[in-house]
Amino acid sequence: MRASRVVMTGSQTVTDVDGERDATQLILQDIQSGIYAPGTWLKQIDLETRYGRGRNEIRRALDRLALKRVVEHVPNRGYHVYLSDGKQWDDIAEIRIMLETGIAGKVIAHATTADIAGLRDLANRFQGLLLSGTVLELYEANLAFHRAYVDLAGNVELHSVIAELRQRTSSAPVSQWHTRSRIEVSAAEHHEMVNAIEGKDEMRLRTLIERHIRQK
Amino acid sequence: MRASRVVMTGSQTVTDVDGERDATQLILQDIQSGIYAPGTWLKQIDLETRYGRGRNEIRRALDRLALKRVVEHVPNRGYHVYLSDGKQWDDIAEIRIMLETGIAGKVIAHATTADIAGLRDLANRFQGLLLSGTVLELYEANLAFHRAYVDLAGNVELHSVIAELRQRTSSAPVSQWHTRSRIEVSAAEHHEMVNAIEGKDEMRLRTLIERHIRQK
DNA sequence: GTTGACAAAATTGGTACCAATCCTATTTAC
DNA sequence: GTAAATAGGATTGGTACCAATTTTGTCAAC
Repeated sequence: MRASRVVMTGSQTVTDVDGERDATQLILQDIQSGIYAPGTWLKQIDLETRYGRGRNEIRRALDRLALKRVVEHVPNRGYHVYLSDGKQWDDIAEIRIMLETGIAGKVIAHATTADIAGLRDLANRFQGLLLSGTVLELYEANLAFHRAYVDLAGNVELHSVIAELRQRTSSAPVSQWHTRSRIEVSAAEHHEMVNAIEGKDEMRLRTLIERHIRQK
Repeated sequence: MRASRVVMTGSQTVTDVDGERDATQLILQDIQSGIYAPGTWLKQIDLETRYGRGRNEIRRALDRLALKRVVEHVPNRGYHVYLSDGKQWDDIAEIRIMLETGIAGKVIAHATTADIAGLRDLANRFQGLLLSGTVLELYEANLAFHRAYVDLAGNVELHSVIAELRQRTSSAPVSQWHTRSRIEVSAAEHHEMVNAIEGKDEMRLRTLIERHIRQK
């Protein structure tokens, strides 16, 4: 019998006290790590043995990922990793720009000195991983920075919306930063964003965010 | 044996040729119709008999709705309709404003005369249902208008994002328009929005959308 | 009269099994 | 030699069953 269980509904993480993670998260992580390339068929038996879970949990996980558009479901054929085209990436980037620039004013108004210090820490952490960290660690650090930024708007729903959008581009971690120089630019942009918040320069912050997400 | 089956993955509608709808949609519709009030426990056996579906499909539907935050899942207790508080409604409205005002420029740039005529038709349809239609019909007509507007931005991802946001406020159809005068104002605002698009007045369109969504 | 404990019923959630469907390899006909 | 047909194997997806947990109803004690 389990002592207790922490279950957060919605699109958030589902974990329990043993440190075991939900099969959905495990499969998602493996897809985002590039272990399952886009187009690969995800056979239920393989997943069953790989993650040591029952058939039922695997089925539920695949159904959830299909809902999140991470995998695609073909009746009587199975589930395969979604092949994201260029337009999808652009569309999602555009939505993220609308949302993250949209809250710029609120963030600047609400941000305390402690909040700004927290953001700077996360920006430094990303920069620190630039040399030693793996791609996945960098991805997580970048995610943490953006999450902290979005949190400053005080909109709890926005959090899950953006998290979901990020998950739709499954191969994001692999394709996003293929060159070291691009990662260095990202790290620098993080610091510039913090500076803009500190200086209460909303227009500059908006410009920075748009360039940062669009990455060009 | 079935002749053919139309399956659209993701958060969109799942229907087949017989007109039978997915259990997820049926339950969602009943929640939005107010048949299942917020806080009500959704017992699997009841749903099983009501919709004439197997236990498995009901479980999958409830899991999906829990992921969409329409219902909440409590382990070993079951699923109950989510109680949306005031802040959640405000947060979602804010996100919708950011997105629907964010695409205003693109919509004005891309809209042809045919597109504008289509929008006006939908605005008229909403107005026509004002006297004779049920609350659910009005809800659907309003949805159709906003969907058509969003489509003009040419962002296919945005479509599903907004659809998902709308579903999160489960009791929306009931609580949104309790007074007839409010519905009349909404109908008038639809026409004003079309006029703003036709006149290529972006700032006016943005102001209208914000007021229309916030409803105050 | 109220509170607590205990038993019974109901509900959830997981596991196992089996049918329907699809892919693959071998065989056969041309 | 090539292409179609067929048999075999593998995979998905639904159904039924059963154990674990919770709630409800009853009874006794204070």
